[in-house]
Amino acid sequence: MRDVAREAGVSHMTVSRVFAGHRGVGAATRQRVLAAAQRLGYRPNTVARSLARARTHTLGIVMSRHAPFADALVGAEDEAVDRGYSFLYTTPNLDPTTEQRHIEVLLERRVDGLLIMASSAAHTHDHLLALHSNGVPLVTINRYCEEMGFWRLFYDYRGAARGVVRRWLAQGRRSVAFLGGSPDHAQYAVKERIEGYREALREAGLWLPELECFGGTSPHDGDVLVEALLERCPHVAAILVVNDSVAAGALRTLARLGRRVPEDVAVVGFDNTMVGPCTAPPLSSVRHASYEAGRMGCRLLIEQIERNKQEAGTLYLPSALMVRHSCGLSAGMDEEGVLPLE
Amino acid sequence: MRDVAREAGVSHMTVSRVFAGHRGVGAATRQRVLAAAQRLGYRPNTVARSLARARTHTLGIVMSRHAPFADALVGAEDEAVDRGYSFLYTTPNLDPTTEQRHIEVLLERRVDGLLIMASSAAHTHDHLLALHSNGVPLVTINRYCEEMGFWRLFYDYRGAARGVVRRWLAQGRRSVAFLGGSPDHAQYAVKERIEGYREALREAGLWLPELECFGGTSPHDGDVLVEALLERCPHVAAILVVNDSVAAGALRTLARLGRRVPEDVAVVGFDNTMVGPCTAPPLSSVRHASYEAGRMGCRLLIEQIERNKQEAGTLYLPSALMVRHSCGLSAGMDEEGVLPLE
DNA sequence: CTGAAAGCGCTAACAC
DNA sequence: GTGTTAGCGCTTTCAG
Repeated sequence: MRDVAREAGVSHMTVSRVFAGHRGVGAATRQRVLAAAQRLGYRPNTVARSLARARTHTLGIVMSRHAPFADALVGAEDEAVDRGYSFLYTTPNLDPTTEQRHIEVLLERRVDGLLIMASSAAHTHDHLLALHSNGVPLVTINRYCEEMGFWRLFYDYRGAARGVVRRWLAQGRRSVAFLGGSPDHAQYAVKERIEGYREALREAGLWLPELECFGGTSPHDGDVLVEALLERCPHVAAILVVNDSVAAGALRTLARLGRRVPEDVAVVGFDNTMVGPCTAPPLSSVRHASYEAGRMGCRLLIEQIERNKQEAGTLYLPSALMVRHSCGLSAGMDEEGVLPLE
Repeated sequence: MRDVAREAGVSHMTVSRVFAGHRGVGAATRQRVLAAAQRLGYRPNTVARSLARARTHTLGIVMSRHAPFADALVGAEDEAVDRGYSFLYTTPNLDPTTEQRHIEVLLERRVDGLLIMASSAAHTHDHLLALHSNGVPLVTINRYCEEMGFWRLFYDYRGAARGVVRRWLAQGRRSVAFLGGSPDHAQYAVKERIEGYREALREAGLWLPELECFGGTSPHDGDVLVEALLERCPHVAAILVVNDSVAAGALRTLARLGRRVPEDVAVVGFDNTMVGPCTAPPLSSVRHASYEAGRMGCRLLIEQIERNKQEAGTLYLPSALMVRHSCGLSAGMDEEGVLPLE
């Protein structure tokens, strides 16, 4: 910087002002500085700036090593870049100790805030509370912890499940089953899907234990479970499945057993993965607002950092149904086959 | 830090040495310092350290927004953490201008080196050469550029395709087709797969133009293409498919047309996505060494930074076949169904 | 609109 | 073993 100053015949302060975007530098001077910088191949040193300003314009992003967050990450980055932030990225394994250590590293690097995208597995949250109490700006996405004073965003798994089931019921499919997962599954995401399913059936007075067919989360589990389900409930009219993999297994077995989808039985999966278009018939699936979640989470975090906002709350981001052939639903969807839920 | 020094009754230098892990501090003093730090909730400031040392221990990681790199990212992080590095993460869109701007940001933040995980789409590479000439340590993964003096890692798409086809030929399947993609597809990955396929057929003298059935990359393309293929070559004995999605489409259409897989015709896809276990029959797929690529890329980068190594080269990381039911291959696989290729 | 002085929190180099 | 001094490259504050 001093070199640039000398080259341009000004003091280093003027150079500083030019690169900090401060107005209050003559246009001519500014040009000379820029030219000199260009000639010297000068690149401002963000590290020094961070030290002087005690603000790094860096966000720490902590993400579980779980695929469904890929889009959220992209959303977060888009927002961060727009606002002039970068981020330090880390994917600890899920045990709390590791997570804490990784966060510690981020704090030593003086990130301005933390965006935590958790898998929904069980966690300890005490250290998050501690961070928040210490004034570290913090936003979580899909972290199933209590309201503790920072923003929490969630995918609305429960509302989505409820929405799909309600639509089937409205269509006259009265026998709606749930396939895969289990109410005591470690992933809260799974529990929420089951809860939403139950709510919709109960409010219609149609809930029956034999309609719930719990088990694993793999395609092969889908094969096995759906066969068991058909034995118990031969007239099942629709099946909400815990995820796309299990749904794919169910579909192939339904085909083998001669059931027509969606005429005899409708099927919907979760997470709108690449499996959807691959099945026969193509599988409808619940798509979460992941990109938006990342983007919004990042935005709330930055606002908190910059305006020192203290307010916080909880946001449920609405999911939608990606309609393909398997669900037998189509009323209300847009040209791209997206059907809003709830 | 000065507070800690005062609290412990030593100079700030001693504190510095303790936290820098320098030996040459009395055990007793060290304890006092650590205790004082604990009491004060002191956390070393990496930003200041970076400024003083002119080394940030931060790597810039530039990744295309393409799924197949998720594992590579995890691998890179594992290596980075083991070596005491963090990383600044950025996913530019693919146009060269954006990429350059994102890299510029990383450089202003004084990353010690750059790990570039590219999608295999066409790129301009001039700016990479410029960076390398300016002494920026640099490693690329799947970036299809010339050898220009830095380490390049690649998934061995070509060798994998060749390997699968050779095995089929050895098994007596003489009519082996390729489905999907196209030799002039923007993604070099696609071209390489086709090249490998051709090499294996040509070396056996069995290459025939009608066996190549190019087109898109979606499941529906698979439906259409495989039907066309069967018309042209009713006796095709095996099909290498450009990716899992197209393969899934092909499988469902083969079933509809009454072909038995793998008895009549064997099928293999690429990328070992979650689609594999979902099809009927389950789809065998080529799995790339993505975790290893990330890990190794990161390692080479750090070595270059720390030992200032100048040597560089090109590494092709061997892929493997994840054997499921569709490929009709099993000789040589391990207990987990992994069959090394080449 | 521009410049001079002081300092962000740490480390390197040398002295004790 | 430990302390002293100077400085990393920038910004903030205040003076002109």
